[in-house]
Formats: sequence, structure tokens, C-alpha cells
Amino acid sequence: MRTKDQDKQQRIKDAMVKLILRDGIDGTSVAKIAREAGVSPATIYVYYPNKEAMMVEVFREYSASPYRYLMQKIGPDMDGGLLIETIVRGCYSFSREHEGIFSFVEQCSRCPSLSEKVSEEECLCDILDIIHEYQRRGVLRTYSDWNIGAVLFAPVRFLAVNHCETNEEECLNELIHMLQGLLLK
Amino acid sequence: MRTKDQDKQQRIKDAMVKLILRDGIDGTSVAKIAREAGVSPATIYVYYPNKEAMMVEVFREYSASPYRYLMQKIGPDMDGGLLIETIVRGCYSFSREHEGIFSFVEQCSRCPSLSEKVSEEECLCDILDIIHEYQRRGVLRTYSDWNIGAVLFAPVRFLAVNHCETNEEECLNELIHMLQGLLLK
Amino acid sequence: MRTKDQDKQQRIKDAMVKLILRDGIDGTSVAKIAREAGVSPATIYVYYPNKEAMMVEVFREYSASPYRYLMQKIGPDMDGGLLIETIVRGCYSFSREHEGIFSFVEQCSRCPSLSEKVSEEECLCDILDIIHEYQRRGVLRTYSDWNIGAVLFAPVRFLAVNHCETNEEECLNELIHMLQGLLLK
Amino acid sequence: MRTKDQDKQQRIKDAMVKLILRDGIDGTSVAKIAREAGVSPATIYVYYPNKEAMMVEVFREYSASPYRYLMQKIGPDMDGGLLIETIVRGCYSFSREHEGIFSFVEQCSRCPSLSEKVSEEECLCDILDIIHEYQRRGVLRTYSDWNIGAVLFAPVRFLAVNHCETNEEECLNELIHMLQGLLLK
DNA sequence: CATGAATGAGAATTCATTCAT
DNA sequence: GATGAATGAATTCTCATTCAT
Repeated sequence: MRTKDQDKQQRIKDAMVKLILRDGIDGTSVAKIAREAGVSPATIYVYYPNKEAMMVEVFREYSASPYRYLMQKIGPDMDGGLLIETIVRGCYSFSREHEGIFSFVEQCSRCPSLSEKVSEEECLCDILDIIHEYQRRGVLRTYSDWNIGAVLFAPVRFLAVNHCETNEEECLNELIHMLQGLLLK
Repeated sequence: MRTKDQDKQQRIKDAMVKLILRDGIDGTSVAKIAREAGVSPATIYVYYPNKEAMMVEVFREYSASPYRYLMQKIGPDMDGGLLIETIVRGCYSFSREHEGIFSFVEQCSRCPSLSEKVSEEECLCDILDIIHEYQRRGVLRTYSDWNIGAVLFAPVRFLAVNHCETNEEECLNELIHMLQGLLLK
Repeated sequence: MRTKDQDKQQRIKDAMVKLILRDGIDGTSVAKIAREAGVSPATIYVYYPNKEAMMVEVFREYSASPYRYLMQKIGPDMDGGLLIETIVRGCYSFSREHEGIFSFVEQCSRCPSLSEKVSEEECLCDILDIIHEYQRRGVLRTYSDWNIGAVLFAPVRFLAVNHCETNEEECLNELIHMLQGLLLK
Repeated sequence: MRTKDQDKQQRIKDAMVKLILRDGIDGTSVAKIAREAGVSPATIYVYYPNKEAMMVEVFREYSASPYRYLMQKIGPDMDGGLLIETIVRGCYSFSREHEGIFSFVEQCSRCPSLSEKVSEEECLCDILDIIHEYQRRGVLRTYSDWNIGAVLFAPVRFLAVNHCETNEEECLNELIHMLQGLLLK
């Protein structure tokens, strides 16, 4: 018995993400993924029962990853302003450092068949816990979770998606400033 | 006969939008669109040179439509608070009244091959002109266009995409309130 | 608009029958059929929605054909003995002259998914009407339809399937003789 | 350990027969058989060199089984009428009690690549020896072996295949009566 | 002996597009 | 302009079989 090759599965995921960044979900076939990953198309079906399930599973896995990335940047003793800055800047740098995953998740979350199977909510969970703590301590204003999520993450992703690359830095600083004014007490 | 043709082309667009809402971009073929529109696949090629061009053209056309929709709701004599409320509420109601177009544009704008051919910027143009006017009159704070767009449109779309249907109304009111605080002088 | 090519559809059926005779149902793919018929695999799907439906439709069509063949050989003024001889000999010669169709029908009628969709009964209908007439006229003994069908058709097909090619003629004569004794009054 | 192995091999055969009854020869893959048998696909290749050989071997084995089943029912001191009744009734009850094997053999015997490798003749052998004995004793008429086989087995299988389930019993009684008339002196 | 992983070849089917009318 | 027929290329996925343990 040969044992399942963890590395192989990772190569499949990487290939998928890379290709979807380049060609979009609808331009990415199982055969292409296999070629890019250096495995046979049939091998993919050892790891996933079908393309749809593969997409859902990888989407589920990666949809949390920007939040995991953020969690590592956030320290427990940050003040409110730094927290907001860290989140916004972190969101943006994630989209640059992990362009593939970022684009992959953005595409999947807009695709009806996929988005209904993975909820953004769950991923937000940990971050919201921290926000709640800051709210309890009177550092951040208390708005509903949906709106906190909406203003903290959507605008910076908007910038990332639309590649306003001129004045990137200034733009980001301004947004941070805006959100600090909006959310800090 | 002009009427007939335009009607046919409209049916093709409607079919495309309807199917992409239901099945996603990658689940929507020319044949399906033709069937849904009640025309022959070949007929589609009378109006568009190929599928890609069709997608781009319709995307281009519809990507401006939420902004056109907004422009009709905005009056020249609104005060700043109402302007913001109208924009946010308009964005949201557009996503509900034109679910297909909203989802279609969201999907296309995340699809690499399409998004690079249609810029969000152009569509924002008219709205930004109005915002600039309000800024000049000292009603709205002056932030860069990108950030104005980011905070005015991205969060409300975030709510629309994630279907936070419980407390929809409250949520929206809160967001409006937040943005008024952020943008009004 | 190109019109559907009746000849093309016939070539598809012929190819299917020919290949199933040679390679069996499970050795016959759509691609092989297409190649044999000189059309593209995709063309087959212009005529049939899928392979299963194609099989069922052609099976249905051909399952009646040995009986149609027989009907042409049977005259209204035959005496009972000749009727039986004609049926038995006709069955046998059909299996020889239309080896493909014979084998195709035999295979399909044993295949669970196909046989449940096409009933032998219907095909027997016309022949049984004639038998009934002979029974009414007191020429043939009255047995149930199922048993009439069973003894008239099954044994001769048994011979055809098992290719008892030595003494083919004698064997057939003997069987005719047996059935005349059994069925004639 | 011998027991274990034979058990495994039997499970493979059982799985094959069960699946072929349900899905037909062409719907039954090695992987499915393995899953149904609770073994690895690779294990099947421990017992058989390939699928074709497995089919042939099991077909050969099982093609004799209705005749073995019959042999157990036939006593040496039966009179001719009872012999015929026992054969016909036995054939029918075998098809009901061992539906899978019956359907499996029927399918295989129509499949060109398999039927040419297994001859019905051999299987009939023992039964024919008994028939010959009855013929020698002047109890049964002397017809050729092919025709004896044809009338004794084909009609009752015809009934079994076509599931004339209404009046099953009467139908069978009638057929027995017919064949007694035909074959008894 | 027994296995799950792995695969090249091929399955059925759909695709975007063009052809002939 | 409009169409259904036709198709080469590509799709997703399964196949029988072998490999490595």
C-alpha cells in the first residue's frame, strides 16, 4: 500500500489557486490543474470526489486564511488605533503576498454554487471576538458585527481588487485614518 | 425590423444574467443562454462575435447600471446626510431589485479576464462628480476618490452579498449612520 | 439551417448494431460508433440525448423487426403446418440474415436497464393476432399466449444463439416437426 | 489460511453477480465489485489475472450451476412425466432463487466475447446423459440433443426472463403439460 | 496475501463555434 | 437576419490495471 502523498495534495491546491488567479474559475479545468501540479488528472480524484467538492473544500480551507494571517499580526496589547491599522494593512498585504489565494477566495465567494456552501461568518469569528473585547473595554464603538466586518474588510479589499496602485500607500493610510475616526471612541 | 432585433438581443442578455445568477459564470454556456432566450445558438453570433466579447460587452453595459440607478434617486438639492443615505440605500435596493445584474457584475468584476477590460472607475465617474460638488461646498469631507468609493459602496455590497437578512433594515440604518458620521463635515 | 440527415442517423444505428455484434454492449463506446458511422461523436448527441436513450430507442425499434420480418413471410391462406414452419424458419433465417440486429436485440433484452424499458409483449402482438385466428378456426391448439410465444420463438433462438451449425437444416426440420405436433390439432 | 481466502474469493463472485444483476455487465466495474465485496481492487488481481479472465472463469463456473441444481432434484426412479416436470419447474425455481446467477449467465451467454469461450453444450452434458437413458428405455422420444435442450430449457427461461408474473403457476403447469405431450412416448 | 495510491487510456458528454440553407 | 445541424476540441470523470508498501 502506498501512502497518500501530502505534498501531492498541496501541489494540487497550489496549482488550482495559481490557475484560477490567472484564468478565472471558468478557465480552469481539472486537466490543467493536474498538468500544473504534475500529476495525472485521475490522481485528483483520489483526493477529491469531484471538481465541485474540490473547489468547495479548498475554498473552505482558504476562506479562513486571510483571517488566520491577521490573527498572527494582532497582539493582545495593541491599542485600538493600532488594531485597526494592523487589520487594514494586514488585509492589504495579504492580498499582495497571497495574490492567488486572495483572488481565489474573492472569485469563489461570488460564485453562487460555492458561496452558499461556505460562510464568511465563521471565518470572521476569531477577529470579532477580539473586536468585542475592545468594545467591552470601551476602546471601540459598538456597532453590529455585520457592519464592523463590512467597514473593516470590504473597503480595503475594494482597493486591493481595483489595484489603485498609484498612491497605494497614501490611499491605505487615509483609509486607516478614516476607519480609526469611525471606530475609535 | 428594429424592434424585433433589439428584443432578441435583450432576451439574450436577460438569459445570460439569469443563468449566471443561478449557475455562475462557469456554469453558463452559450447553448444554455440560447435555450433560455428562446433563440438558436447561432443567433447569438449575429449579435456578438464570440462568447468572450459578449460577456465583456454586457459586463461593461451592466457594470454602470447600479450607478445609473443611483443617479436617478439622487436629487440636486439633497443635503449631505440624505445623499449618503440615498446612495447606501440605493445600492442595497438595487442588489435586491436587480439580483441578477448585481450578481452578474460582482462575478464578472472578480473574473480576471473580464475585470481587466472594464474599469469600475469609469462607472463611478458621475457619482464622484456629485460628491466633488458636495466636497467643494464644504458638506462632505475631502478624501481621495478611491476611498470615497471604497467606503460608500463596498460595505453595503458586503452586506448584500452575505445576505444578512435578519435585521436587514437596522443593519442598513446603522451603516448609513456610520458613513454619515465618517463623511459629513 | 441544415436539415437533419436521415442517412446519417441510419449510419449511426448501423454502426451501433455492427459493433455490438462484434464487441458486445460493454465493448461499444459512443466514440467507436461515431468513428464507424463516419460522424463526429458530438453529432450522435444531435440525434439522441445520451447513450442510454440511444440504446433504448434503437432497441425498441429493432426489437420489433424480427416480427415485422415474419409478418411479411406469413400469408393469410397458409395452413397451420406451414404457418409454424414459416415462423420457425423465418426466425432462424432472420438471425442469419440480420445477424447484427439479432445479436443486438438478444443482448439488449438481457440487459436489466434496457429490458425493463422495452417489452417483448408488444412486439409479439401482431403475430399473436394471427395465431389467435388459427386457434379460433380450430387449427391450432389453444395455449396461453406466453407459452405459445415461448415454444415458437425461444427454442429456435436457442439454436441460433448456440450456432449448432452442423446439421443446421436437419435440426431446424426436426424442430418444426416437433412444434407442428405440439401445436396443430 | 485457506478459509479466509476462499471466503474473499466468494465475496468477489457474489459481488460481481449481484452488481451485474442490478447494473448489467457494462455497468459493472472492477472498482465497484471490489467495493461491494469489501476488498481492495488490487485484491481482485490476486485471484484473477484480469477482468476478462475473471468474467470468463466465473461465467464458466456458474453456467453449469442451473444444471447442477437440476441434477440434485432429479431422482433415478422418476417416471418420464415427472422428469420433465422436475426439469421445467427446477429451471424456473432456479431463476427465482438465484436471480443474480440466472441473470448473470443469461447476460454472459449473449455477450460475444464471453459466449465464445464457454459452451452451453458441456453444461448440458449430464442432463443429456439422463435423457438419453430415458430415450433408450423408450420413455422419451428420440430427438436430437440440440432440440431436446432447446425445448426443455429455452421456453421456461423465456418465461423467467419476461417475468410473466401473473399466472406464473398456471403458465408453468401448462408448459409442463405441453412438453410432456411433446416428449413422452 | 493484501492493500490504497496512482495512472494512462478512454469513457460519456458538452463546449464554443461554423456551416448550409 | 436567423436557424438547427454539425463538429473538433475540450470537459469531467471512470476504467482496468500496476505500484510500493
